[in-house]
Amino acid sequence: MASENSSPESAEERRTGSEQHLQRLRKLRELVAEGIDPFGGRLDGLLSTRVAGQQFEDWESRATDAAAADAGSVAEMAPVRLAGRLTAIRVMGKSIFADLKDQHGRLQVYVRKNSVGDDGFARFKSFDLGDIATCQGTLFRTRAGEVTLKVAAFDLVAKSLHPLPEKWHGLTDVEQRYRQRYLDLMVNDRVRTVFMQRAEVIHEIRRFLVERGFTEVETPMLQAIPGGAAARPFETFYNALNCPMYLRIAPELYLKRLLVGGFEKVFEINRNFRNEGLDRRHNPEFTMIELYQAYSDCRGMMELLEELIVRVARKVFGTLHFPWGEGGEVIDLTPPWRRVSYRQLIEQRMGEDWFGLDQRAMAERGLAEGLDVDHRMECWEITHEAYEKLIERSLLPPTFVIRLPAVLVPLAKRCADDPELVDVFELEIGGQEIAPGYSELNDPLEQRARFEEQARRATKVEDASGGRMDQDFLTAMEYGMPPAGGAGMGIDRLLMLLTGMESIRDVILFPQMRPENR
RNA sequence: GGGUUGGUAGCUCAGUCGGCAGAGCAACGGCCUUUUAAGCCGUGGGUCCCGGGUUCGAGUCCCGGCCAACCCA
Repeated sequence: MASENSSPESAEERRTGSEQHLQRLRKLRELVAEGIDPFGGRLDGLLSTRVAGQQFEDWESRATDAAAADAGSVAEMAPVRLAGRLTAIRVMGKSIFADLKDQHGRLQVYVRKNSVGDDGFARFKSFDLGDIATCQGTLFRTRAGEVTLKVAAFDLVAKSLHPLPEKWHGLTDVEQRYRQRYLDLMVNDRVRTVFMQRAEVIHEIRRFLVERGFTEVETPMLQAIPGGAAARPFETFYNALNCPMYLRIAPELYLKRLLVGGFEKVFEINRNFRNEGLDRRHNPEFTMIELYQAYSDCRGMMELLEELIVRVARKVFGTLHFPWGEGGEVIDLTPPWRRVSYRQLIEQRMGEDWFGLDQRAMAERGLAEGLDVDHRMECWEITHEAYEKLIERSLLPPTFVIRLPAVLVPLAKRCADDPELVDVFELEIGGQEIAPGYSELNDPLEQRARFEEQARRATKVEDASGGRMDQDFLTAMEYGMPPAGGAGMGIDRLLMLLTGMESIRDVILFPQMRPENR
């Protein structure tokens, strides 16, 4: 880059029409000309604004205690050094107040002309909003009562070449917030909090499972046969092997191979990819946890998940009550959670005689309820449509819906007392499916039959994922897989619930956007 | 995929019936040594999302397109 310095301004200046960008570029050149590095290096001995504020308050209370006890004066508080972005600058003649913001908070700094000298004062005055600076000095409390750093020395650490979004309204343009998330994070504190909570939630999930003897593993995201769910995969091509590959839609079939291999409690937290639409609830790549426990079952998974979510909510959010929706409703996660069968929910909503109806009568009742059903749909399809459109959304408090029809869930054990049903659950919270769980099928012969059945249906409805059977997975099962409980949970959905965000894009740092064609 | 709404200064937004492109913040210059959405005086800043059309004249009306949000499928 240095070799291109013959006329750096003209190249840069042609790239933009913004007056303020040009002004800042000019300032940058002036700094360089004065021998100041506008993009400095490592800083040692930094305190965060939060810790600095706490230390001052501790010191202050010791000082007042000492004064009250007339025990002499407390030694002056040692100078501290901070670094962060300047988010507000208030020049008042021969003194300047500025806000310095770092990851954990904000602290006001106070620069006086007769503490930093004429040159220093002019240098600070030339700072722009958005510049990153380091300040050193002692803390005091202003007349207005705000803990403030009285600056003795300071430095520019990184020059910012663009003006910051407006200080009062922040950045509200949704599109720009997602496309330039760094700006969103810079100016919208709530956004930063949500993503810090996201990190804590994932951390707590890991801790919880590791404490219970689970092993975290990583399985392929690049798969030759995408399995473990019904969804359209993203396709790609692996040149070295000269064959098509797919981004995984689920890790399930690999995690089960690990059960065969002798891992007894495994989990994986990572991305799945589904080549489907994009809306408030769906991002094509999303974070999922899947966990499997040998010799457990669906009920074991319910207990585990309930404990897990309650623990995460308490640890990260300090409550089990979460506001939900516009209507002022609150979701209460206090255990134990309701368990109710699919059949029972349907009968409550659609009529006690529902499962006695023939296909035609079901379709008619469905139409009367405003469902989009027709006379070609099979009974189970109409029933499930009713479940999804009429029932699921009303399940606000945590609810384990159990004993689902086998047609809906091809990879689970059947209920001992009813071969039409499978021993699984779907955990619904806030009207959304948060986590399914299973008594995993471990009979390789039945597994093969179900795959074949699924493949037949898939070719009918043009579902790419069901089209090919994973023979190696079946071979693995033929070596013997212990009976097991398994569950999966959409981390993004869980976070929407816990943070009150109504769009999945507000819990994913860089949600998928259509590229802008420039 | 369909419908609705939106895209104007760096940001947040006005812009009436088609008649010189506006405000607040931010920026620039001046005053101001405990301010905090600091204040006061002054100044500059526009591909009105893109492309066509109608018109003497288009940010505004019409057609097509791009991007986004919301609703529906």
